[in-house]
Amino acid sequence: MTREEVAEICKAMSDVNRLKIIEMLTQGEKCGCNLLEELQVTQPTLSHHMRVLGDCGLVSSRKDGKWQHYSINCKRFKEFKDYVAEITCCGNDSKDTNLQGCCGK
Amino acid sequence: MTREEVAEICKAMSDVNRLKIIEMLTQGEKCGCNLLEELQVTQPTLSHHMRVLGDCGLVSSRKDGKWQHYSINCKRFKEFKDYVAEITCCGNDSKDTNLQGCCGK
DNA sequence: AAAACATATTGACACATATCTATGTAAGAG
DNA sequence: CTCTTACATAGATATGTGTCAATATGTTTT
Repeated sequence: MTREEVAEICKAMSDVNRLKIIEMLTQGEKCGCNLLEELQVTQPTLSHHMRVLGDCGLVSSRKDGKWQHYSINCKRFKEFKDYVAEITCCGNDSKDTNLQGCCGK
Repeated sequence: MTREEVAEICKAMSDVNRLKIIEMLTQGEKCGCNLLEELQVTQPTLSHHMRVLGDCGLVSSRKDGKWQHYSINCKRFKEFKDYVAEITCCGNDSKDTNLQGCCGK
C-alpha cells in the first residue's frame, strides 16, 4: 500500500460521521436506509460519504433490488492496519513516558 | 479515545507530507531542520504540519537551544492503534473474498 | 400506469486547508 | 553588538470538503 493510498484512507476516516458508519458496519452488512436512520444527515450527504468510503476501498457494496448493501472490505482494512502497525517510537531513546505499551519497553 | 479524537488524528495523517514525517520519526527523534531537508516544502509549511501533528497529540516536541526536537508520542499512537484494531468485518457473513486475513477465517 | 421507495447526481454555499511570501523571535557564533 | 541559524506567525490565495435542496434514476408495489 502506497503512502498516497494510506493518506486517502485516513482522509476518508477523518470525518466523525464516516467513522460512525464504519463502526456500524463492524456489526455486519447494512443498507443505506439503515445507516441513514442512525445519522443526523440527509440522504444525499450519506450517499456522498458512502462514495468516499468506497473510493478509498474501505467499504464494498452490493446491490440487491432497490437496496444497496455496504460492508467493510476487511482485506483492504488489514493492509491499512499493517501500515499503522509499523509506526512506532522504537527508534526513540528519549526518557519520557511516551514509551508505555510500545516496543516491549 | 473519543470518535472526535480519532477523526482529528486521521485528518492529521491524511496528508502525504505528514505521513512522510511520521515515517521519519519512526527512526527516532529529529529536529525541524532535519525533516526540512527531506521534504519539498518551505520552512513555514513544515512548521504548519508539525503544529497539526502536535495538536492531535501524535507528535511530541522538546526544545533544545535553537533546535526543536520532534518524536512520536507512542502512548497516544497506541490508543489510535487500539481503536483501529477493533474495526473488523467479523459481523459480516457475506461470501466474498473480503475476509482474508481477518477474524481468523 | 401510477405511486412509493431507495439511492445517486447536480449545483450552491460556507468553511477548512496546504501552500507560499514576508516578517518576527530567539538562540548561538563571530 | 551584529550576523547567522532555527523556528514561528501573519496574511494571502487557490483548492478541497461537508452539507443541503432540488432533481434524476431505478425498483417494487398497488
